[in-house]
Amino acid sequence: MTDEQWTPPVVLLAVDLVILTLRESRLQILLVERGIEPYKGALALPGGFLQHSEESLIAAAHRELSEEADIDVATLTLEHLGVYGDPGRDPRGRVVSVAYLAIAPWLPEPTAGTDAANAEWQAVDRVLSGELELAFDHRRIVADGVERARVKLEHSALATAFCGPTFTITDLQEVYEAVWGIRLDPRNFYRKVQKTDGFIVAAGSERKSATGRPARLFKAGPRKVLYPPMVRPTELSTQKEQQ
Amino acid sequence: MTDEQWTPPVVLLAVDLVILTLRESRLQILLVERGIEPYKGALALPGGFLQHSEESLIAAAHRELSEEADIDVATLTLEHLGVYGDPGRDPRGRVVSVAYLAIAPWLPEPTAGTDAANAEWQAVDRVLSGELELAFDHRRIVADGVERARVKLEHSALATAFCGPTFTITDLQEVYEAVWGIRLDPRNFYRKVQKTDGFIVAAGSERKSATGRPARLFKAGPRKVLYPPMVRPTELSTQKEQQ
DNA sequence: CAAATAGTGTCTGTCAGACAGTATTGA
DNA sequence: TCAATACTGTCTGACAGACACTATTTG
Repeated sequence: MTDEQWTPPVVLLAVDLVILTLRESRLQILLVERGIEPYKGALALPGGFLQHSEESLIAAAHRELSEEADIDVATLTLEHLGVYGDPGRDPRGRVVSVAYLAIAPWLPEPTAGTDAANAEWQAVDRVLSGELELAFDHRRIVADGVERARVKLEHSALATAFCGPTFTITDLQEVYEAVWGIRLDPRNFYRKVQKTDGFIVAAGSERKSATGRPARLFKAGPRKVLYPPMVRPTELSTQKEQQ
Repeated sequence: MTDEQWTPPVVLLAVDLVILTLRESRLQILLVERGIEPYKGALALPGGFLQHSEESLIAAAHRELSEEADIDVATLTLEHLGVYGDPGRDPRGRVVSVAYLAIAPWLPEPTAGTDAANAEWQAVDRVLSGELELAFDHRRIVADGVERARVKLEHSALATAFCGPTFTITDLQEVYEAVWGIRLDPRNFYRKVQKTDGFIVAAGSERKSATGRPARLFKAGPRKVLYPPMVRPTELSTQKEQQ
């Protein structure tokens, strides 16, 4: 805190949303086509400025989500992801953006005739690889969000949030495979997930597949923090050194 | 984004700093006594407003750190901790605060005759227990920072940052015990830390204690991300008795 | 010698990876 | 019957917790 004569700098506060879902066994992200400058016509994360002084950050995030993507807010849990506030990241001035992450089992196609008409799902791979260009520093935000999701999958029951209300163990395995980007042994996965107490509970019925033995259905259990965690095999070979 | 006539709300952007260190085998945090209203005279985290529009958040954090605590910035690594921006958290208006976390091996007493004269170290326990009252929502920020430090201790070589340039394995164990708030078996800790490749390397000399066999000295190894991680014992990991 | 701290060896239970084998369906 | 998917049993190696034991110092 400095002296009384000093006046604070003008800062614009925005929220950006990383909305992930699983479609066609691939991790996908919700993007919008920008309708105004800067970066008009480019793809970007849903988001926007805080609307008024009394609006909380999370409320702004929820508002943008329903405005731009026509998504039922109640079904999603938004989690703080990070702050992106470097000077120069936005040509309109000093914009500090707070990013939120949400993960959902299933989300509808963008609805024509609404603000969300220009929203679309894209495979996360295409963003991370650079095949799709994003406005501002949004690619970096996406990368942070995906890494967060991968870590959360290990230590929380998040994976069930990607599934519907009931699911088979194979469904759940496909979530891990899609988010982690690797293949898992179905037999070992089956045992592991069954013995992680409170992770999933039997739903009592079965689902027939096109061919083969019907699979038992499960639903999400009460446990939100997994012990022991689901370990991501890629860590075994990771020799990265970073701070 | 809304129409062109709309003007963005005024938001004040601040940084707050959670500076942790180990003193007398206890986890301690740097606090300052506020010199101005609101909460004049109360204890608070070091921090303050962004000074001008072109100042980056991390630069503001570094500036506050040197102004308020007279700490050499180069020795510390600041890490983004979170954003605290609820309306009403500051009576002066809408203040959004970005919190940073730093962890240091050893830090000097606050220097008299500087801006840092009213800075002081306090045991984290006393803050978390509510014995010490903090201004604003700073107790919550401290809790988040301590939990972050505990998790980082598991997966990174952070613990060596709490020690001096060389240390014994018992020194390192005391770091884990202080931050995690639990006791560890010294024999198992010894083996575990030795076989985590790249975590610590022998420094070649020994340190005599008041009594007992001298201990070998080590220094931080090249590895920053630990595999396998140091696992924090959980109440859930208690050994099951025979059925 | 005792007391104290440093460091080693080893048993045991748990668990992940590998993979052979069994169960149940539709065609 | 076969093909496909769902599930079970079991071996093995790695590792954490427990703890007896040895090593080296001061007093």
